[in-house]
Amino acid sequence: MTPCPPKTSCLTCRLADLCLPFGLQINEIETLEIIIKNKRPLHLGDILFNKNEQCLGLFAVKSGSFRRFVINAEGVEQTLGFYLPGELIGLDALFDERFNCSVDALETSSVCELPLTRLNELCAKIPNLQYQLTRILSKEISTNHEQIFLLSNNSAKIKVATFLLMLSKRYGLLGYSHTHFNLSMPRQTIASFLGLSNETISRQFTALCKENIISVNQRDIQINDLDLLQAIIEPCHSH
Amino acid sequence: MTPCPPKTSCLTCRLADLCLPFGLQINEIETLEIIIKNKRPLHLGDILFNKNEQCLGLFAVKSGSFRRFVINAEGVEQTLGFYLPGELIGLDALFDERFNCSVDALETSSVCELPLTRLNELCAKIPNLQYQLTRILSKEISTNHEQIFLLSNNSAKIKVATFLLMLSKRYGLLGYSHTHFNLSMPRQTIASFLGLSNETISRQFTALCKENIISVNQRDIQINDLDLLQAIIEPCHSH
DNA sequence: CGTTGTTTTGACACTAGTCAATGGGTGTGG
DNA sequence: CCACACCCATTGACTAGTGTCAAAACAACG
Repeated sequence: MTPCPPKTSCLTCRLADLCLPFGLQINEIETLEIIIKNKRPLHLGDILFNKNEQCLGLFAVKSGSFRRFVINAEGVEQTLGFYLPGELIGLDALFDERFNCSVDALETSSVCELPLTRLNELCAKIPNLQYQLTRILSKEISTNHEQIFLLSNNSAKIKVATFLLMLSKRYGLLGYSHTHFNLSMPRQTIASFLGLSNETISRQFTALCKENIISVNQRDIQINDLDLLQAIIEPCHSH
Repeated sequence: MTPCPPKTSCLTCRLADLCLPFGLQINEIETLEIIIKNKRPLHLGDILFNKNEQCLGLFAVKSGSFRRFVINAEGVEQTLGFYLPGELIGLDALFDERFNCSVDALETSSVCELPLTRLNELCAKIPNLQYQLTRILSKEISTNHEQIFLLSNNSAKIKVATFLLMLSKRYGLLGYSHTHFNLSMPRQTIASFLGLSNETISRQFTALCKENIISVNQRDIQINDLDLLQAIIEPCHSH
């Protein structure tokens, strides 16, 4: 069995500026990290929580990646979003303290758990923490609006290009290469996320390769021409 | 010119329980309503704010209805959501105090404005208010997730049925009939919202009429069989 | 080295989009 | 009060883009 990981420290965590501690004083961060519960690492397919479970806390992604999904009446999984390191999971459950979606791990991953009651106590004491939580909630709404825009009215080509650019940007913010990364999910999951079939994802990847815009080797993605990729989504860009 | 409307009172507003005052003590509501600025009523097509404008405050819908949208590089409007009475507009702008979408009125409508600086001051003083704002933010994320689910993977028929059921539910919560209501937007706007063409909306309405599930007369919608409408979306329902 | 799951490719079907014409409702001006 | 114009909604004919199904290629794993 995996031993319980060592106690997390937000002070030394390189994700701190993307996560809840952003904007906090050192002594405030020290108070915050007291309430963080470490969880054993999860592996591919492990469920972090299921839809309709009671929400006892939020989760911050420490490493790896997660997938938000629901299962419909016919047993088909519908992927609704992805979580990368530094992002908070469970924000939609603060309303009634019940999870509205299921979340599982796309690879070996770890999270910090923030128990809700203690987080609420702390927010009352540390205005900066409350402020940062509000900002993160608002940012999540803004990100959702972008996703709604993407799904609303676009061709498969634009959806796939936007998906790649979204990952490029998010990996870039994490300090990784924004032109070379590994997909942590199968085609089927990308397809479900974009409202397409996995065959369409495959065909779009092939088409982008033939135009020399990207190179694909299984889950390994190399973006050869970021500008051309950007140009694909240009006509749908809002102002 | 329309005279400035009389000072709003949250204490007598029948929407208070759907809106920010929910869960507050009477004296807290009295403090809240001091900061509310009334705005002149807006009419069909009037812009509440434009994308990229600085966000100086949130808006609560008092009457009528609004539409969230963006305009793409080709000048085409993309509708992203609707706001009915009791709902808060601008929640996605708390992050960087800049609006990410434009909002206009679908009919003669009015809003209460909540200036951001004064709202923040008040949240710091009234924990219940902060708590309610957090709940509303979380609820908005949850609603967004439902919309993402709807757009992801569904047929025109399911989308249209879901749209009607969504309106039915929201009007019901407002105390109006949930089987008989007027659409405040043209087919084109519904189409854009659902990621369909206006012709498809028309055809789906016609099909539902032929099955006697609804009756449509211009913007007047009568739901004759709520169960059958619900049955249409059943196979895509998540659990 | 065989088994299994994933990805790719091809053939075909079907849903929804586009374009165009028609119909109906509303408002304005003669 | 009627005629006209305009906008919105509906309907039909056709098309294009994706989905579906099936088979083959490929990679990962035990």
